[in-house]
Amino acid sequence: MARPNRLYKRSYNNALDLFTRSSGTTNVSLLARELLVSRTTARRILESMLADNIVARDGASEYRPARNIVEQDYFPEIETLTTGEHVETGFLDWILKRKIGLGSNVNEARLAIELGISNTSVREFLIRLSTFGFIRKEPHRQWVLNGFSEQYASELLHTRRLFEPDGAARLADNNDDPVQREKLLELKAKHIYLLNNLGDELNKTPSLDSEFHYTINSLAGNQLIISLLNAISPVFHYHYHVMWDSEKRTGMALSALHDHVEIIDAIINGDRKAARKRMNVHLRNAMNAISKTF
Amino acid sequence: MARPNRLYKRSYNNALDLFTRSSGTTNVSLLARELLVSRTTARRILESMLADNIVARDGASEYRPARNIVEQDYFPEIETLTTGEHVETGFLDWILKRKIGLGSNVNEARLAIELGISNTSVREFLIRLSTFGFIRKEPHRQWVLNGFSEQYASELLHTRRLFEPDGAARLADNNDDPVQREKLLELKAKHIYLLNNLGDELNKTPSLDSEFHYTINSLAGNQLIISLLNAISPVFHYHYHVMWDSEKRTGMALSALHDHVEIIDAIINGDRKAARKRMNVHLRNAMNAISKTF
DNA sequence: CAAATGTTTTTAATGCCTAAAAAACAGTGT
DNA sequence: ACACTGTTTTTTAGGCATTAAAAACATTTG
Repeated sequence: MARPNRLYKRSYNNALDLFTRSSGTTNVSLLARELLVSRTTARRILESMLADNIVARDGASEYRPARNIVEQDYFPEIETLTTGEHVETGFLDWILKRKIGLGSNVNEARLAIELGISNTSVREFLIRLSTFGFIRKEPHRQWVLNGFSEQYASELLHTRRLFEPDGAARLADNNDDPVQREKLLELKAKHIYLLNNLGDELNKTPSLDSEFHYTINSLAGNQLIISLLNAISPVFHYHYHVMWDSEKRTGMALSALHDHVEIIDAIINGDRKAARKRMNVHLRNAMNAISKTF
Repeated sequence: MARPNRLYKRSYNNALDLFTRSSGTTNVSLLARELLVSRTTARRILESMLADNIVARDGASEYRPARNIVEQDYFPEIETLTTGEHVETGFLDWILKRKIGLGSNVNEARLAIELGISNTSVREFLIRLSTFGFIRKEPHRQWVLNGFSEQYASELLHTRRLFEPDGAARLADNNDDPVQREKLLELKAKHIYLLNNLGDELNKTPSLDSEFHYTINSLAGNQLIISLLNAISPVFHYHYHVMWDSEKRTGMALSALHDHVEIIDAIINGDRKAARKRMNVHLRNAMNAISKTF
């Protein structure tokens, strides 16, 4: 009937994490600041934790952890996703599972029911996807899954090659910035981890790929490219899943991740030339890979 | 309360136009085909026209015009716009009239009330605009008007310079295609007309500008650029109105329109080199003009 | 049998409403 | 003056309901 309290649930889980890590006391305002939510939400969290004996009151307005936190205290993750996140992953699973091919119709209401999300949210999502023609509709007619032509993919990669190598070079020049360095090291660590666990977690490659490019572009201030990549990211995921069989996928993931690590290293070492060049090569590889899928 | 019947009203008006032009008889199916709507809608139109004595029944299912059509028979145009069109123009007027500056908050509900449109529609529109950062929001927080940074504008124009001059050159190579030729001549005629009537119709420049670039890119198959331009078109209109005072505006319009005509001529004459070069210069001019507005 | 109409079913557009969450306001204690 | 809490008001998120319009189906008519 009404709006679900997803933020409350997600923040409740986050608060549990906080209490697990540190055992100091807190109060409503402090918690609100830590969780980046309003006091209204922070108060609800502390009140219900008090009822569940997770925290106890300490004087007038201080709260302290009262018992060990167990798995069951957490809300299930699915209840904490925004509808946006939910519909994005759900939609791709849906078209993949049902093998909805290019050119098929997509029914708003049915999709909403299957994903357990209201039709309004589904609609907003489809509208966003339609900006770039992945899906298209005429007024009063159904949505049609359009895919993404080779021409389109190549234009997109051309554009990226115009900006990203340059961005990487600029970051290399700026390699003494500590914030930037921190972020890049963190990013590199994620890559190393994934490379060591590629067998189990191959399917995390696309999102790490997005994260890599997002980070680079965001540090370099390439706003347009970020918008493009955001708008299109579900489409990439789609291509990744549909078009590539598992064997090729491993190979591509490996080489992409290695490219990323090399680029990060070049930036950290302040080698602008290498950074530019490796990014350029990386995008060219991507271009070749994609053009093979058409 | 419920969904408004805008399509019906628009189609009703279109049907009136049809009857004004030709006085033959028609029937539900034929009218549906002519208006590109379903028979359901066509039938509603003929039924209500019958009630208003605009048409009369001729035998079992033929309808013929029964009286002269007057101005009052038409539905007011505003009732025939889709909410999308309505909100797009309305929103820009709104921020311009109220002089909502960059960085101000935009209130969804209030905007909806002032435009006389439901909040859902307003939200969808804002989401679309936010794809490219014209307006931005954090979850659960207000919308903030972002405008459009210089960096962003320059990235956009860089991208266009990568594709549009090339597209123009390709069209020049293809200058014996009759369909293309036809379209370009039509486009040129519109430019000539506007150049001769710039005093009265200066404000038509932005939409002719859009049309010019849309036509070129569409003939050249530059899908990505078209998507970008579509997504951003309200932003351009905004800039045009806010940033330029009337005097400069005339100068800029003049030079832009002249550029366009030159490009069209080069294409029609099959002069690929000139087409490429002039498009390049045109976009460079645009870049300079825009960077002055920041 | 082709092309229309009439009827029924399905789907989309979009207004509206309610609870969640934020923001504003007002104290209160230190 | 500050940093907190409690309360009230405003705003957003998003589910839902209702009608417009399309599509499917069935029937009639020339």
